[in-house]
Amino acid sequence: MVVTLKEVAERAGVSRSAVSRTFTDGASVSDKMRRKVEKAAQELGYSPNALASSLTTGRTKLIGLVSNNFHNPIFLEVFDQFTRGLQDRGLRPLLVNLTDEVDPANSVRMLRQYSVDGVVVASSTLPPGFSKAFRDAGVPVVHSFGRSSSSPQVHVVGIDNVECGRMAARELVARRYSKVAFLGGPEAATSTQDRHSGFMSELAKHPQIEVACSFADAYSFDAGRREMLRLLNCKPAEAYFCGDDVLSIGALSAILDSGLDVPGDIGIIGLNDMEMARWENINLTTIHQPIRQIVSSSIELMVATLNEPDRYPEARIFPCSVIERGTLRPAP
Amino acid sequence: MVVTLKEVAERAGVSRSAVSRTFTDGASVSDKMRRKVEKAAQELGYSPNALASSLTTGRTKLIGLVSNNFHNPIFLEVFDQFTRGLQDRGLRPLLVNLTDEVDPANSVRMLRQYSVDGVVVASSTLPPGFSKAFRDAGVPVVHSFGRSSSSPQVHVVGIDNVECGRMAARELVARRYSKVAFLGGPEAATSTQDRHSGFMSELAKHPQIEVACSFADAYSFDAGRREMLRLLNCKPAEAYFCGDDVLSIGALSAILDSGLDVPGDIGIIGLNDMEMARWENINLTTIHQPIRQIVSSSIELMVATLNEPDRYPEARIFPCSVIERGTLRPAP
DNA sequence: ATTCAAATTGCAACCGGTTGCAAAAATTTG
DNA sequence: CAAATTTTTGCAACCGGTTGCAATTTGAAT
Repeated sequence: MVVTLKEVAERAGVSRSAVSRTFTDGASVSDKMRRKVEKAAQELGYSPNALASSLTTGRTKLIGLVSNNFHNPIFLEVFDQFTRGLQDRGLRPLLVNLTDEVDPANSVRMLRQYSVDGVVVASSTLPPGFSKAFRDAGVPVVHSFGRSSSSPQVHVVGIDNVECGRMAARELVARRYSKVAFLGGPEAATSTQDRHSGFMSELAKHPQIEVACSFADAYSFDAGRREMLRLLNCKPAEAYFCGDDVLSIGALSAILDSGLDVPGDIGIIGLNDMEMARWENINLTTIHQPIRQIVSSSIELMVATLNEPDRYPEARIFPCSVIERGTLRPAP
Repeated sequence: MVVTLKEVAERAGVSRSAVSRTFTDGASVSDKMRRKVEKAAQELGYSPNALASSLTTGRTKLIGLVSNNFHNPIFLEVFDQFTRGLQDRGLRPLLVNLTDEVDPANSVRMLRQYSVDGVVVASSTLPPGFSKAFRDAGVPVVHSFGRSSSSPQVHVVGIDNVECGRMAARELVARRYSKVAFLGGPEAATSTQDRHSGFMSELAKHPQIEVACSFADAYSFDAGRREMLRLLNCKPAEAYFCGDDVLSIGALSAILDSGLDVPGDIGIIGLNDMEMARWENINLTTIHQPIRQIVSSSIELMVATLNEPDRYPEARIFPCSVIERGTLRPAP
């Protein structure tokens, strides 16, 4: 059924090496030979087996695309960008779903079995141990949306979550809220921790402002709604910095259902600027995370690392900015 | 860096075949041998190269997961289900993004290069030519969310879109709407066509009801909103059947922005029952499409077809049902 | 026309595994 | 205990390609 190099060689009346060479660029083949081979290949419908060639070249062009985040719509955009960007460079994403996976060793084994050329970890919640494990296995790694660091252990591309926390805090301060709170995602996620610490550190400069915080158990609508409903039962703050847009939207839904007004009674600022945030029936004020830039930079960094495996680890941090919409009251 | 079978054989003092056999189940190995080999493998951190073995076995355990739908949040759930389901069966999804791709031949070539064992097409908008092209290339194919048919050319798993159209129509009829319309997705998609024809055929039984229809150019929020804004400028219908939830939400946003009330002034019924549809600030009445069942059935069918490549093509159709929420007025 | 360097080609070994076959070892049977 | 079976093991060829090396061809220079 499937045509092999040998058959093409026979039909063209040349050696197998000749056929191989016409299909690997940079190899030495005369024009005459190339034409002969291409004709035969055409007639037979031949296309080289990438996996077989990987045996000798050591390159599969397979990239593990690892994530544990299949419930935040923003990741659909992330996957879209990654798959297209990788395809455009002749690389193939092998999708790995790490939801519920706790042992990096399993993932390492799996990715080794398929001898991926590199691994992109696309997650802000996967413990750093996973990236490290891939690196230790000798596989080039880029952690997208990972924790920014001044001494990164692996390549990291993303945002400065601490700074985002500060930015959100400054925004609330500027609008003269006197009682604010952080509604974070899973407490174990580095992104949550960093956003939290930035938020707190900025507010520490304003001791007259009352601060509270709590955590939803996932970056999801339901978790955000549930947590906000709980908060509304006690004494809610005047404004919340939610650790993620999807949390914000859940919180928003809880507030509106309680008959309160946004931003009249309670203000909300999110983070990510997902597509939905600008939908007119949501209209969320949020901090924009430059997804496309992060993804395309991650891909560039991966490609560079494939060509230079011992490349020194670096962190690439992209700036975020506040997108003002309708869920915070205006500054005076 | 990477440990091979030969090294394990040497360390264990046995032949390469012995090592190979301990790692392929069903092969003949004594307990003593197995222990010796496993010890050596353990010490060296060996795990077999799936790609190399695929050369002789003809099986890569790679499944092409092909889609062109990276803008409808429902597909994030679809990808989640597929990746987990495939992983659980020891299969690996190779993600292929066919956005903007028009020539099936390219995709076929690509999937052949990586010798995937099978292809799952997950899309309701990809032209049937793609599935056919994969089949003609001799690759087992399952088209999930494809067009249901009484004489399927390839395996199809999904819903009966014509029946869904009828169901939506019956729902509107029961609620005594006298002027209704279909707001479909891309006109070229078979899913749009079928939903449309079902809708029209049912309404043909009620000649006193006025019917209109129009099409958005994508299954997306923006397209739905844009089209509904246009419709509001003319003389809108009393109730709309939108070809998809995300379209419905876009339409909803346009209606609310125009100061009209839902369901007071205009009713909406969607299709899919995506997670967001039940969010309290959306609360969309819609037709539930059983995603999980479709995905898991697709995977089962794929696995079965891998074991029996000449399996006769079949269509697996799952029933849908109306989920009543808040965007249609109650029946009298 | 010769000489010499450069470009092209084929041979054969190799990548990391699997597997049919026959030899060797273990087990059962008489 | 020997013979007959069954199980286990290793050899060697093969899967579909790539690549170093030497032989051959081509082309330029003399």
